[in-house]
Amino acid sequence: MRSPSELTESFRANGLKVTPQRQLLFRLMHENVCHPTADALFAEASVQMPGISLRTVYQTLTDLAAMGELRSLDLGTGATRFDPNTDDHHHVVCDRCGDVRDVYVSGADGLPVDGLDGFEVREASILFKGVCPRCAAGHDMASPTSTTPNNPAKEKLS
Amino acid sequence: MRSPSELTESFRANGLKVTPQRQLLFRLMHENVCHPTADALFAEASVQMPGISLRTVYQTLTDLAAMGELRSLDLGTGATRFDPNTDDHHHVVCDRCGDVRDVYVSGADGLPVDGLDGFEVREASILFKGVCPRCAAGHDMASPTSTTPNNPAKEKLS
DNA sequence: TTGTCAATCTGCACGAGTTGCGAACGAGCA
DNA sequence: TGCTCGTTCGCAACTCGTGCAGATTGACAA
Repeated sequence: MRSPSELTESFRANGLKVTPQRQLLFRLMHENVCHPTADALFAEASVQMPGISLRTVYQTLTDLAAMGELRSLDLGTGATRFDPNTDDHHHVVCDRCGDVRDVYVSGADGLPVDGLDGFEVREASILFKGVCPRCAAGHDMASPTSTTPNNPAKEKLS
Repeated sequence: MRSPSELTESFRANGLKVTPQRQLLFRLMHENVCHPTADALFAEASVQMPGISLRTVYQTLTDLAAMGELRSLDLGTGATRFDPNTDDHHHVVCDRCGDVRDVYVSGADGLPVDGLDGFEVREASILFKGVCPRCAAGHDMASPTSTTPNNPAKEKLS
């Protein structure tokens, strides 16, 4: 997503008002790299602006997503997550702590897909699930030498 | 998933009781090919067994998923869907009607994935989103000749 | 600077989906 | 048949997200 000042300009240009609540959320999302939920962002925002409403956080995130400034993600972790990274990328989520990271899969274009018969595909997303290094080190000590079975740069897909 | 009689044996072998409710759900899921939600299955079940509880449907589906007899899917359509097909496959979902179909992607193994650094991947799923042929024909008449822009067998991934 | 007005914020209520709990029921076994 | 413990059922509660209405306030013109 673009910088807070660029977003401010963009909002004004679109006839939207720039409120302190929105500016705070612009900043928080712009600095953010961990795919927060609306609730997590609300908690962060509340520290800097006590009294801000969760409703406002939802509203602003929805607006930003509609403008294409961020992506809303349903990764099956319960709540929708918001990603300021609008590049063409995919995600890996930790089954234990819910941590989410961006991953980049190259060469996926043009793979043969069977069963689409007639479906007009507009979007394809790849979701990896597994255990993050921190959780693997902290809890899964059964196989400490095999937490990364494959070359990270050549991880097996599916 | 396996046949109702095989599931019955399997449940008994695992010390689980085989109730009429479970047998009904075994049958309904075994016949099913359309990834029903718990609520949809509850509706089907209620026809054949009025009085069955939604709670029981959830419980049985959860049990079957835990036993690996079916997969629970969060496709971002609101409710969890249950898939009796436990083959290695992926899904395409219609943005408009929510219809879900199985698709098979070959050659995805071994694609280079960047950014996993240390993540122990246990599962990778590909989700295609788009418009099904029926919705494309019924509502999206703007481009009637382009409902299938690419060769279905060579659909672009991402 | 002041006034106006519509957009925005807030708090609350509500709906969908799902799960926890406890009492009643019933499958399986001796 | 009778016992036992897993299962079912109904309800309450919970989470996530959205609709609504009144209060507030940003943006702009006078």
